[in-house]
Amino acid sequence: MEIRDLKNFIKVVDQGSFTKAAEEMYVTQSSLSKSVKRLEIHFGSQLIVRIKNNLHLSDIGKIVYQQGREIINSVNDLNLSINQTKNGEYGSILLGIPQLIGTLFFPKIAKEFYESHGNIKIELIENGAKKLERIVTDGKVDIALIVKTQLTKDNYDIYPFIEDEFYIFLNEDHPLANRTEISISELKNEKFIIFPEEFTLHDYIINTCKAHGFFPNILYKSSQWDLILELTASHNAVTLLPKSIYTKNVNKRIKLIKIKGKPLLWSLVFITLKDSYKSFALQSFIKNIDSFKP
Amino acid sequence: MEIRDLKNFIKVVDQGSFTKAAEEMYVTQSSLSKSVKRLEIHFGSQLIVRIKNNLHLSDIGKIVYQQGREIINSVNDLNLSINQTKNGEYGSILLGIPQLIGTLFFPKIAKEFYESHGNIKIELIENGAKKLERIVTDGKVDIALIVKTQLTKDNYDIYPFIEDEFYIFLNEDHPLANRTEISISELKNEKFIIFPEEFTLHDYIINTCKAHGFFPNILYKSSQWDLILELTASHNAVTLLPKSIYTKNVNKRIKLIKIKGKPLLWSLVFITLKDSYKSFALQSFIKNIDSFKP
DNA sequence: TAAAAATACTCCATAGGTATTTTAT
DNA sequence: ATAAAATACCTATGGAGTATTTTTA
Repeated sequence: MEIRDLKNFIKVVDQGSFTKAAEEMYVTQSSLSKSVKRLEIHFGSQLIVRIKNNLHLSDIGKIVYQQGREIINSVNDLNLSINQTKNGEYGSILLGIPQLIGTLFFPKIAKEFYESHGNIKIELIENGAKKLERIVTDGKVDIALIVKTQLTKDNYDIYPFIEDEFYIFLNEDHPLANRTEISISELKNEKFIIFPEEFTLHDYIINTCKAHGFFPNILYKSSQWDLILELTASHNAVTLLPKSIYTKNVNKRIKLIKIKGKPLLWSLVFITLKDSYKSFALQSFIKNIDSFKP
Repeated sequence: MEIRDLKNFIKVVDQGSFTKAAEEMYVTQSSLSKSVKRLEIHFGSQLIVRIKNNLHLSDIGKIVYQQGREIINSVNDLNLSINQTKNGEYGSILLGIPQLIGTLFFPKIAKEFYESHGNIKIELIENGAKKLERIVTDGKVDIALIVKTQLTKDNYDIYPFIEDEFYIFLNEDHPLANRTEISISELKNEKFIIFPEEFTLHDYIINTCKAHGFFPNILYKSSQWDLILELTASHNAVTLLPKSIYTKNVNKRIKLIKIKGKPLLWSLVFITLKDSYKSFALQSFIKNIDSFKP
């Protein structure tokens, strides 16, 4: 059975006339006539009974009309739901974010997106960069925020988010605190506070130091960037962190100083699986990435 | 949108496989593939997402699947309702019956039909023969029980019900009570109890008498056949009534005597408008007319 | 390599349009 | 005579099948 035939039949009944219904449905009267006849054959019974010059419904016709209206309503509801979803009025997104980044940027992302798309639910999945990359590949997460250089494969659609730069963070009492620029190699004898091994930033800092000819002297490891800063301040140590963390920092004794030479870039990007289906909620999210920037 | 496509899509999702679904739907896998694609084009969005080797639903796909199931259920309900109606399990009939006949035969008709078709409602419309014929013609009543000779037109389908004969009813004390046959002309000087003018039987009896050369001496008129019989008994009068009324009579003093010569036939038939649509309930009724006979 | 899904291609059914006929007032 | 519905006829779309290719495990 073709839904269009049902709609046509109902319109004919409502109008009490094939000709009038034909106008409203933008088809010819002939087409409507056949549409109804098709339904009559389909249901194996006359639906419309012509007595005198007006149309009546047969017993079967009454049933088809009444229950047919219900069906058409359901079909309309379906189309409505689809349009709402397409317009970004409803939906949900599985967003993967590393712990560090989550605390830094997710509040803003959530707030901005909620204000424009209040009925799209964002489910947060916090995980390390490697696992995030894997679950994006598996389609278990729709989109993930990740440091671009940490990507191991290239089958992703990449949406740039934040282009940041590592700075040297240290206490205002630190001997190097008045410098405008410090080169990495000058940190050779400093005490470092860094993230634990499971964080990609851990390896990143160590490798950076190695590239400058020394292995950093690590005093403490912490998975909380604010604790890292506190430790840095209280122990007159140093740490390397993205510049944007400074805006969140509440410790007034901390200063940040530019790295001399080639800057260490920290490029945060959203990734989705390349060529994968993107839900309309996800499309809305992607369109709004710019507004999530700090 | 074609309902079949929706059914196919749902089957594919339920089976998690085009090939398996194709077997269950008795179509080729190719056909199912195109069926789903058709829906995807119709709704303007991918419905099924292939990640790894199993099928997932897209956001739109989920909506179409869930609400589509509802639609299919409604369609199935519709088909069920139609089949129940076709099987005579549900329905209603507008039955026209003259007052006199109603009291005589309707109880049996209603009882018999109820026993075999308990969910078909019979709505009774009591009226005179002329009006009954008219509302059958107008389609305001599905079927009517009527005396065949009273029909004025011939555009009816006629279903014979009872072939009865007029007898002379009189008191056992009446001088003619011991006769086996009485000719109409012998009633010339008798007192008659008959139906009032608005009943076709009124004219019928008068015309019969006229045809035998006299105008009947009418003592009383009553619209109740049992009252007619009581009056006939208590006033030593006579009346002409269909023989079958005798079986309903409780007055033991009443006798009925055959009419000499050509019998006066009383042929009750059901009529429907010729070539009109007959509801399935009506068809069931017509099929069962034989069982309604006394 | 094997199984599943998608696609190319063909055929035929049929939906819808135009024009005409039938029907009813 | 007029208006509405049904039908005859035509065309073109497109649905289903077969066979083949593509994809993925």
